Amino acid sequence: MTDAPSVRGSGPAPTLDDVARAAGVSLATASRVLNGSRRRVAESYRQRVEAAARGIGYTANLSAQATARGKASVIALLVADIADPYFGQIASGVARGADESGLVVTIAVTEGDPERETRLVRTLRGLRPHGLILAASREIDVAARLSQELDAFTAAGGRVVALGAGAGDARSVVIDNFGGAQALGAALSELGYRRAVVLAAPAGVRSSDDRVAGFSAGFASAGGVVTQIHHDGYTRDSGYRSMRRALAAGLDGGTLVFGASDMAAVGALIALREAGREAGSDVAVAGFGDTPVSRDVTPSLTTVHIPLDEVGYQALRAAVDSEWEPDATLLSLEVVLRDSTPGADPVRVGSQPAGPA
Amino acid sequence: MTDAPSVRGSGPAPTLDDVARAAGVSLATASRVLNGSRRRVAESYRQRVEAAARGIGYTANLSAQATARGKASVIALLVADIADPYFGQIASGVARGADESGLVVTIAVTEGDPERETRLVRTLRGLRPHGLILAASREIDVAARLSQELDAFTAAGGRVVALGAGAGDARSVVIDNFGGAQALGAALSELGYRRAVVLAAPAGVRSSDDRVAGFSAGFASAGGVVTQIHHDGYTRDSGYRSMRRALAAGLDGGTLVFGASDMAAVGALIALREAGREAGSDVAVAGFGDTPVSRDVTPSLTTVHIPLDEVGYQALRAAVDSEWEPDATLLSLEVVLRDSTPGADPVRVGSQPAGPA
DNA sequence: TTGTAGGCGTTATCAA
DNA sequence: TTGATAACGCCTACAA
Repeated sequence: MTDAPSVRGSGPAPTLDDVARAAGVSLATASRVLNGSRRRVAESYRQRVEAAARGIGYTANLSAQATARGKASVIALLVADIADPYFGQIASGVARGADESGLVVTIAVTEGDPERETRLVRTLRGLRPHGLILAASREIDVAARLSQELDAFTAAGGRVVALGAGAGDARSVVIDNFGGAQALGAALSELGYRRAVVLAAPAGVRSSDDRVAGFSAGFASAGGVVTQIHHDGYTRDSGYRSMRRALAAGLDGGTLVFGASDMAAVGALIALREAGREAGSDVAVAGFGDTPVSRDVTPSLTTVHIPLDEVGYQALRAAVDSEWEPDATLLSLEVVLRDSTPGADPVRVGSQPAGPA
Repeated sequence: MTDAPSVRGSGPAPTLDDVARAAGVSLATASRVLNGSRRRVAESYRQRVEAAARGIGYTANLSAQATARGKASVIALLVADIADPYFGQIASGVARGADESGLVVTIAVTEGDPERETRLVRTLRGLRPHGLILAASREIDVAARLSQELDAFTAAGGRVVALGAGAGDARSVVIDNFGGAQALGAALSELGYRRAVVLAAPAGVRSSDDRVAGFSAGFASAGGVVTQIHHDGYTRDSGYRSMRRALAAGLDGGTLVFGASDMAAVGALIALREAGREAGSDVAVAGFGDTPVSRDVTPSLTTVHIPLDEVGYQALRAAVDSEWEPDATLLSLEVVLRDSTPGADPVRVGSQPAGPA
């Protein structure tokens, strides 16, 4: 009776052994009711154990569980920059899914540095996590040394999920940039726009190329035509620069400006305002991404919503589910019509081709 | 020779035992060179072990280390919403500091639900992390059941860091809302503004009260006077509403509008534009927070920069450092002058009272 | 300096 | 159904 665990919250964390002793059962039994799989313990024992656990404030030692099981209840998430809402939203979806599955999320920040990324994967691998979700960059690129680490991880029974495009035998979750842009183009041409200028990232940037191609296709569907394409970047500054060039090249009233990213569209907004052109009436503007700024800007920006939260959630499912359908992971996007492209009341249009209407 | 670990990346993760065998040394020696504290191993052995480890692709099993040591190399971070850039920036600072200290960051999302928060702390406690950083809400409020968990954690040797205000014996990192707002008020009154309208959150919200008081004090320092205070909220909608009320009450040209949050200031901007008042010339506007939107809006917003990344970093330090100076944790803020308050070139002014100038 | 062996908190196998 | 007991992978006195 001397070394019985005392009141809750006094000394070192109580162990399963403490619980077993307090409940007057064996370690094994305590383990079974508290963590073990299916119920195979007499109800009376079960209750005694649960009461004891509650009484002394027992919390399972996850590390010990992990060593014993050979696998930790952890999902490792690699992002380039967690302060960036882009990755933040993804992380949010991952966290939501992880919680559902009783997993804990461990996060590492690569800062866009491949060396660092490799080192971090190495470290995270040490956690023996269930899965490893790579969201380290917006444009996928798996270096050789990194893929070695990843192979080692999968070989050891871990699961790798890559966002954006598959890397080796990794599962992946991708966004339908083409389809989303296509839906946007179609919606706007149906709104009556006939000429468009596109502000894109440099050719070769996969997502940008897809968006440009999708938009062009959709815009053409109802008779629209793209008159200029400027390749510069996804940032506000690049959008600003491209817009200036477009203005210099001559821009008719009623033209639509499509920025392949929201920030580029915001830059265009600024350049237009400086040039004395009225965005939203004289010239229409649309972006891509539906980032928070698209709501805050004046006029509010028509754009394409990317369900980043869902991307994260699906990534987690891909990391956890044993059966997994690759089809479900081409996430469709949604058009969001706002004030910057007048012509109809604000609405949301599905990313499926809008059909005749 | 039959069960020697083969080439890298084939089977289950290699163990320290594998390394020791491959290097022809004892488990203990391998442990010492790979993980153990200070160098006490012969150079030749050290090299053999390191070569072997590299050769078979060994990665320390963090869980096993944690069970053996009784403490995991983990920092647990609790946030309300990781998709919110506010928490994202904090998380970023935490991650940076953690990496410096060889720690891994495990994150949990409370969604602002106290029940959930308590449950998550319980789970995270099971990791036996070095420290637990609570950034679960913007306004601190530690419920009873939660604080019980926290006490248990500290009793077991963990360290709790609360952001915003101390909870029990927890260390804490706080932001100098008063000082930052004071510096802003002083800078703007020195720019020549004489009348100000304040758009604040409801009285009782600590940060808002501090900002209002600080601003009033600073603004008065050079002869400015606050003519109206509207209490509503931190959101854009509340800022919009408050601004409408202020306009209805009558607003002289040359007046300064201080939104106690950037979003409130953005709402004010919109209300002003709708009312045909020219923000940035007829009426000046300032916000608080220096969130990304403050740059993207037109005119760009004068505001007070909150170093959230630094908040996270300091929180990590508080969780890790054994000696710790409470003084260092009142983080000072920085005034950022932009186009919405014309009168000088854009500059940054330190948060220290500006002194005679 | 190196190795042996016991222990960390759990899980899981196998008798009882 | 229960309870000893051997792993799990690593750390660390203690001994050599």
